[in-house]
Amino acid sequence: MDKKYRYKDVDKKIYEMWEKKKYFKANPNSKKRPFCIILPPPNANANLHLGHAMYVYEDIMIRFYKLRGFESFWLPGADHAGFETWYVFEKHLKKKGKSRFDYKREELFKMVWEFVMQNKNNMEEQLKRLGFSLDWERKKFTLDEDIVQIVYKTFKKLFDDNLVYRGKKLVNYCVKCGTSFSDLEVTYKDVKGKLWFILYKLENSDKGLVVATTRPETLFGDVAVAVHPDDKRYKKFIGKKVILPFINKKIPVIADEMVDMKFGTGVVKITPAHDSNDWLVGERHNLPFVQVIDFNGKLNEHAGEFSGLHIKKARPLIVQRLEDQKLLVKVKDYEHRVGHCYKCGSVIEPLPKEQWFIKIKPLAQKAKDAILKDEIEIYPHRFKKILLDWLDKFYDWNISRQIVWGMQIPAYFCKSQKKWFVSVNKPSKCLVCGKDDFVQDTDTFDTWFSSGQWPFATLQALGKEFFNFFYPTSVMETGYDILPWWVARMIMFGIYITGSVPFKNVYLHGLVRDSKGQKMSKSKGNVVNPMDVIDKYGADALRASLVFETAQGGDVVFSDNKVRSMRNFANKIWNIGRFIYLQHTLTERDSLDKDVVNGDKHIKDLEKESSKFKKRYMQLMEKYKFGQAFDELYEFVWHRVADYYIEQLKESLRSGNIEVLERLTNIYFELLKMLHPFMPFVTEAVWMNLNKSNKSILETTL
RNA sequence: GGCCACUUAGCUCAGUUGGCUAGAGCAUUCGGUUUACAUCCGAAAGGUCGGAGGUUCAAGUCCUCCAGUGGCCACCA
Repeated sequence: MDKKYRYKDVDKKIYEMWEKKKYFKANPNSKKRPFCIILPPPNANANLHLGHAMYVYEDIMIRFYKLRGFESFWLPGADHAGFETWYVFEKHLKKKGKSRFDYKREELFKMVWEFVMQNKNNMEEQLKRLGFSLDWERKKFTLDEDIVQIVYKTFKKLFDDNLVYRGKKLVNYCVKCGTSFSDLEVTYKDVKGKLWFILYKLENSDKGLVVATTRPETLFGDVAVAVHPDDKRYKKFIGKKVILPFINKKIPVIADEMVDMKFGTGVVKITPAHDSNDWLVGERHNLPFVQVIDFNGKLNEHAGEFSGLHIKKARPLIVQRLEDQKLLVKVKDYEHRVGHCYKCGSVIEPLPKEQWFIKIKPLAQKAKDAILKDEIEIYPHRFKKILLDWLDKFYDWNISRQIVWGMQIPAYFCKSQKKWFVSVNKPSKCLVCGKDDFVQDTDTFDTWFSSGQWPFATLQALGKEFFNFFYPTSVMETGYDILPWWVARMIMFGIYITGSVPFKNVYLHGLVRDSKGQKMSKSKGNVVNPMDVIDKYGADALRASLVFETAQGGDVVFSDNKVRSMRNFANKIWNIGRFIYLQHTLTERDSLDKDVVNGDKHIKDLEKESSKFKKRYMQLMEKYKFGQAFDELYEFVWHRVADYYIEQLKESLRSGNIEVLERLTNIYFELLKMLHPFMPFVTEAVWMNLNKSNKSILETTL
């Protein structure tokens, strides 16, 4: 055995050996108890980052339960990541001086497909370098035909059950990205803006009502002004009409309780087409809605002389003209929160658009019931409440996206009857009128609509025996940041389609931060490429550094220093093995009386302490306290076993006490098994060196 | 504004249903060693357990209040 562990020479060979011997290949007909994790499918549009390396927690569980005699199954996959990928792809197009408008839909789709396949292969190789014991023969991609079929079936069922509907509502629209989003994709930011006080004159009068607004450019879409019914200042104006500046349109003064008498002037302009609160007021008062901003962010024909102007340019002009006409009464600095596109950062426009919406409430209720009945355990426990809060806050979910990349929605419009129908397979004739005068919706699904079905979709796609044996899966392990996007939706869809929760446990890991506790981001320049770390210190060191000194679900403090000390630990493990190995090869021994050096006593103490420690380790592992289990393992292996016991036993070993050596070897094997989930390569390497049977550590049990 | 979590040694964390002088690793300082060891080993130092009050024979641990940190959500023209 070498003096040190040469990971660069052996890790790859070890992984290939594991794969060749099919240790990661799950058997759905096994007599063992199942243990299944579905890998959160990484986006197939970029290389892995440290966040992906956090899936090491899944590998720890998969390997641990495998050693415990379970039939472990870790299913790999990749996500087409609809809009995320689309965004990256459009940037690439832009670099080449092209845009999406230069291609036909089919061409675009094909181009993205090729782009994604390349990245997907790359990503899979990287997951292997991390040592992840994924069952590659069972990998799935969200755009695999069988997966798409299952997702389409879900949509059809939702449609038939009246849980999805086509509706024209205000949607979150990003005019730059050219698509609508769900409520979750909008991030609110504090914006320093202005509050403009504008005079709306009464009919045949120079006097009028002053409205306060942050968005003067929407005034063309005003259909009323509202005051509070109890507001004494304005009671007499209710029912009268005021005149919109520029276009001289008469709109009524109405009374509505949503108006806050204390805010601004107590008079609100009502623009149902561009504000969600106003939309509600419009519905209550049966007002028309007038869209004045189009999907390119420009004012349309309702804006009179300003039509065709982008709203950003129009606003100052409009304010100026109001001032000219002495209709601008006052301007006040005002800080408020404005929704922005989570991806490009543009201001999100609420625009009226016909889209597909899922009625969330009935689905969310069942998810809540399941969680309250503890059908799903969540680690750390504090996220249980957060998840329940989320389920309460979900409103109808807009799943239509105006992009090409993704699953085209299997909804068709009958032109003659003006009616929508849904069909899983492309229909040859209209299911409404029987003719062929129909078109498919050009929109695609929100990515989360398909990934929300991932646990049952993958297992169903693999076949009945997989679904029956492994569903519900054992653990869903993912970052806490996608709790509402993904976890909540998987629970809802899982219950809706299969009647059962999709997983029995949820383990949420934290964020990887740098040594100063800062989030890693490109702009801060503190991003670490996991592959570089592996090159430098080995995969085991990287893996261990993401677990060591980390509380359950806590953020990981990542530093070069920590990886280095984990590399040293790997070497320590190796060298204990080397020491034992050398003792076994020792041919000449002194003939010291073993009783003189207390070998028997020390080895007995060590055995006692080891079995006590193993119990402790098991408890921690079963309670999902992986960081702590590893911390204590580190301390025990290094500072108790190596520093203390082996030092005590040295004389006895040198004297030729074979029994002590055998007993020490057995204890070391136990330690290797406990270490293996965390540091699979070095433990396997040393195991193969020491174990004469030449069998993998994966063939043993813990 | 609402909700949640956290606050124990310089750093990262343990501390089980309240019970003997509060623990570990890393970092620090000192000493030793060339050993199985990309060095390693030993020792030391380091905490009024965020603050205040309460329950109790006994509180880092339970309760109340306060402060600070972090997170999530909402939001009003």
